Amino acid sequence: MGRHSCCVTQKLRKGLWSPEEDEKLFHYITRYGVGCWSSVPKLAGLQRCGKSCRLRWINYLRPDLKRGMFSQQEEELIMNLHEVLGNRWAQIAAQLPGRTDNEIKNFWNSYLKKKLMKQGIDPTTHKPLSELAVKETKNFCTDKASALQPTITCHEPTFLVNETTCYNSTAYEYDPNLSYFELGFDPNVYQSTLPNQFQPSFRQTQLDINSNSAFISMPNLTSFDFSDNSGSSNSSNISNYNGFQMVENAGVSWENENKLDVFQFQVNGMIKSEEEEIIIKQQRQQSSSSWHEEGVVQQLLHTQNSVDFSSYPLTSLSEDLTAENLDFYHHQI
DNA sequence: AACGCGGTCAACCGCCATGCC
DNA sequence: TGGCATGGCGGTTGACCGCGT
Repeated sequence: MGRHSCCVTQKLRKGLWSPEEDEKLFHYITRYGVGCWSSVPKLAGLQRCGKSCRLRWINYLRPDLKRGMFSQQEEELIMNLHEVLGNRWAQIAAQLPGRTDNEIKNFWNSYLKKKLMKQGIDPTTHKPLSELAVKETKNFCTDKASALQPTITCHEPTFLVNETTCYNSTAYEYDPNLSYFELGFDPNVYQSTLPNQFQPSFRQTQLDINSNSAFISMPNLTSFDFSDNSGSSNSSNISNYNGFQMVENAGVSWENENKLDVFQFQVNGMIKSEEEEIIIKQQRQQSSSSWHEEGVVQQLLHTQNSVDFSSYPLTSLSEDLTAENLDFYHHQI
């Protein structure tokens, strides 16, 4: 097997993706889904090969990516899985929702591998290294390198999703006229640390892909349909508090790549049945310590500010997150 | 301030597997 | 059944960045 024909084709762009290209790809995939990757660039108006588009979507654009630092649990899981599976990154990634094989591979090579070597463990066999090897390893791994927890930069898609139509059935729709650049966002550091004048306006919505949650400023809508045409997914509503809405733990499973399935969907104040509520409360009590870490509630983007719920008492989040409380939190910022 | 070095990560390369004709 | 197109995967590369000198 030689190269793919798409790679041989002349005049195709290579290298880093521009925000405009991201917009085009995101727009196309969310609207039409993934059929044949080789036809995607042509239909989406991109001067890229299909393979490049696929990679860009999988590793960067798809909305269910977790991003950010790996948690201790994830780190341990990767270690354990690697011991069993070796460098089968795709299989390892399958056990870590929201993480890509590329991301895990990079994390392994840049951090975990060195950490194991420093501990005198052969990263390939996960067996103790010989004394000589340990000595060599210690010489190889400087204190600086091995003690380093990798700093992971969150590169976010450099465009915004139009809230009125995103998550619309099989696809999102987005407004290509809105971009972080136009809004004053540095796409590399766009998080809520930006000055107020550079925060998005009220009507703009951010897909919070740092977590499995989406917080959506949307004063006019009262419900949200997450279902796709396959009929296999759930449909849910969004709660509405004082002019903004939030979806909690709304994640998107892309197992079939072009299907938009919502998993573990919960909505504050709109839990459908008492039974569900009990189950959810039990789950929260069991995992309250990792609640935030799992990305369930990380960020609320509203008006011109964001709320970090990491300081909010998590176990009582469901009960206490009333409109009044949210109002209170907004007044705090 | 300029330079070099090392680390990180997005993207590419090349191979393999699979499905279709 | 063989050839081709395509998707998937792991290894590798190179641009970029931060830090130290």
